Amino acid sequence: MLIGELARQTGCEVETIRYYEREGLLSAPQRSSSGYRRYTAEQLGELNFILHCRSLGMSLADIRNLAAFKADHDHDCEDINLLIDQQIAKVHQQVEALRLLEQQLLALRDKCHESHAAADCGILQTLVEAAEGAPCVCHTPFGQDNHGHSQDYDHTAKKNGRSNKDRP
Amino acid sequence: MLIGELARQTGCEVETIRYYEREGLLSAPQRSSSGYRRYTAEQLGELNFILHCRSLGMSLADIRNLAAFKADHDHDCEDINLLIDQQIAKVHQQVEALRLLEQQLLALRDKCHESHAAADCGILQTLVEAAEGAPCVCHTPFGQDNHGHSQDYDHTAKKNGRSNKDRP
DNA sequence: CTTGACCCTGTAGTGACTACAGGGTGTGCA
DNA sequence: TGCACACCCTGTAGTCACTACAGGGTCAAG
Repeated sequence: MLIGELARQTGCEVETIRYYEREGLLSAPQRSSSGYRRYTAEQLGELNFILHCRSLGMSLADIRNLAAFKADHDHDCEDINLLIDQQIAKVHQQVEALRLLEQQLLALRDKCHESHAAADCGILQTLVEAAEGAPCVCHTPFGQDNHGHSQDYDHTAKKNGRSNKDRP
Repeated sequence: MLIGELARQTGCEVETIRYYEREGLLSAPQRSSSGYRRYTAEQLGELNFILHCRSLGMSLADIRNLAAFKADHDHDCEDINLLIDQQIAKVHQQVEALRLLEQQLLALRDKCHESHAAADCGILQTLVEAAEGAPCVCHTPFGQDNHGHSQDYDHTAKKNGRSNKDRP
């Protein structure tokens, strides 16, 4: 089948499918004489595997590793277990951080019940006073020793800059 | 104070401070004759405001809006409340999605208790069979009608491609 | 004068996509 | 046969919030 049909069957964007191929995640299909990609049922399964793992929040690198483990029948599955364990731990940490964040936001939200001018808004006042060093409801009630700016919300994927990849 | 001192006092990276200035989030400071940035205490407060909001998971765009509301004393705080409400709803959704994901991963993890060769690994078998259309423990026990690939894990910030920004 | 810490601008990269430019292919209809 | 439209292709660039680096300048202490 053509890439559009594969996209329809899997719910995955055409451009994402090409991206996965470029990233070496999905095997390159045969081409027609006009250069169109022609996918087999096996490759449909391949993509479904990838999408399934994506739906479980795994990174592309992890999925690549899993696929390698799958291809190597003699590989001990200890590594697979470890990979899933690490993913579970990561997600668990995210759940905890987000639940804390939710509580913090609700506490902040509670500072303003009615419509005011911005100058009188409890939310804004809290944020401004916190910026000036005052304690705030979004952070104080949880017994933290510091304001915890850098620990409160662990952004999902802290982006690093350049690697040495393809370095001249 | 110089940018390095500001970074030390706030726990924010020098490069991130410059980035916030470039993005128009933080006001540009005065410069010394050598071109070094010189920050005031007021700008320290400005940055703390930004960091505080970041710690609450707000996007830079939202923080920009909040700062604009703050500067406009006559602005009704209804928009501020709405912004915080939207943030609460977003975080809540993320919590729910991640909790579901955690359960899914635990169910999958439960398919393999001992060390096997990869060919016999319950986790891998589950993933492979799911890719072939079979029901799986990570998705089935929650009564979902479909495999839910595109809804299971809502990635934090789905990146869109090009906007028309700076379009010639 | 040298050294090391710090400063600057501009550019490029991270991860997982997503959009677009510019061009080619295939099919159905007038 | 020509046209219109849907689809295909490659290559490039952008999203978001950073993060890293190249190449060069400044400052202070030894």
